[in-house]
Amino acid sequence: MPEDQNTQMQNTKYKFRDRLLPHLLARASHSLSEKLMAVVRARGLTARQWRVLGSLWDEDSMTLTELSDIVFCEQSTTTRLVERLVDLKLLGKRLEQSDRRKVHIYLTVKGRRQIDELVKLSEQFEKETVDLFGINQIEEMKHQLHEMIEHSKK
Amino acid sequence: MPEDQNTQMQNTKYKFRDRLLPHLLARASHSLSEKLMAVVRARGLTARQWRVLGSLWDEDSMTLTELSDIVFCEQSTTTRLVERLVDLKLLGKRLEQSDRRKVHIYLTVKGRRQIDELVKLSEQFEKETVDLFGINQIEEMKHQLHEMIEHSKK
DNA sequence: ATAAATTATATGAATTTGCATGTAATAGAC
DNA sequence: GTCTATTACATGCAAATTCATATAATTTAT
Repeated sequence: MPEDQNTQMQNTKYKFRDRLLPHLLARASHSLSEKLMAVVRARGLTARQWRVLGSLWDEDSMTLTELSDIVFCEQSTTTRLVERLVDLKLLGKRLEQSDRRKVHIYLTVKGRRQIDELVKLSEQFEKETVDLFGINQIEEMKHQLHEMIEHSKK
Repeated sequence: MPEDQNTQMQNTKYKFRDRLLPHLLARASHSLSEKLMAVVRARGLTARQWRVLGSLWDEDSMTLTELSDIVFCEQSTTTRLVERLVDLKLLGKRLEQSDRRKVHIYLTVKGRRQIDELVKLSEQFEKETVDLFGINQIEEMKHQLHEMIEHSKK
């Protein structure tokens, strides 16, 4: 019988913190966004604010609940997060006419101008990653990630 | 000249929020850990507390700074986060003798007992993911993630 | 049509977090 | 050895976040 170090190679290669996918994915996300985040901070925005603003970049509008799902935080947090960005005139609110419970949030012209540079920068960093690992590997990884997300919904 | 929808397939396949790797990785991490997190919460622990405790599972000890790097938060936050867990007797502190600035944090017996079930559960969820996607795909993804992390350090 | 259940958002209060800064221990320059 | 710089951690305080709950609009059941 072979040594433990052989049979358990997969388990002992990395410590707990870097062996489990959730931790590893979070770390990779953090590492890849570090440079951009420095700029985001320098623009006076928090990571979550940027995530909300960026997510609205190519959407007409989103409801608070939809936004909460995207930023991974409590709906009550999103309420106040958005409130702040509306005060700053970066976001606008509009009630849905057919269901007046829903509040639709959208990027204002000012908001769009404000994050234009950040959007371009993030696309640029993305391109660097793609260039480094190759379009095929990245696309395959993205595909797998989407599958993981889809599967977890069940 | 072909239509935009053809030449820009890669760019229009997903919206901004799900096209960029950092967002996508974070979402996948969140999705995969959702079930475990429900249990973590039910045990009265926050995501960060669990991340700290779990990371110490197979380490003798770590310094505050090392822990900060793992939970992706300010060192001052880690100080208080650990402080709380020391109060709960889940963690212990020990000064490094050769350099008395450094505080080494370790899991107490009580702490180890407390998260034993969570560690097993997380390993089980990990196994489910591996079974679903295949060991080869998962190992390749982990390898790529580690490469991304390494490369970002520069 | 009305009452009950559900959905979407808001708010109060306690906790957590981050930023700026402070303090103590060590390392480095001279 | 002394002075300065650096490293590791702690703390004050304002802002952000969460949990529990409230409110309002809509849907469902009867």
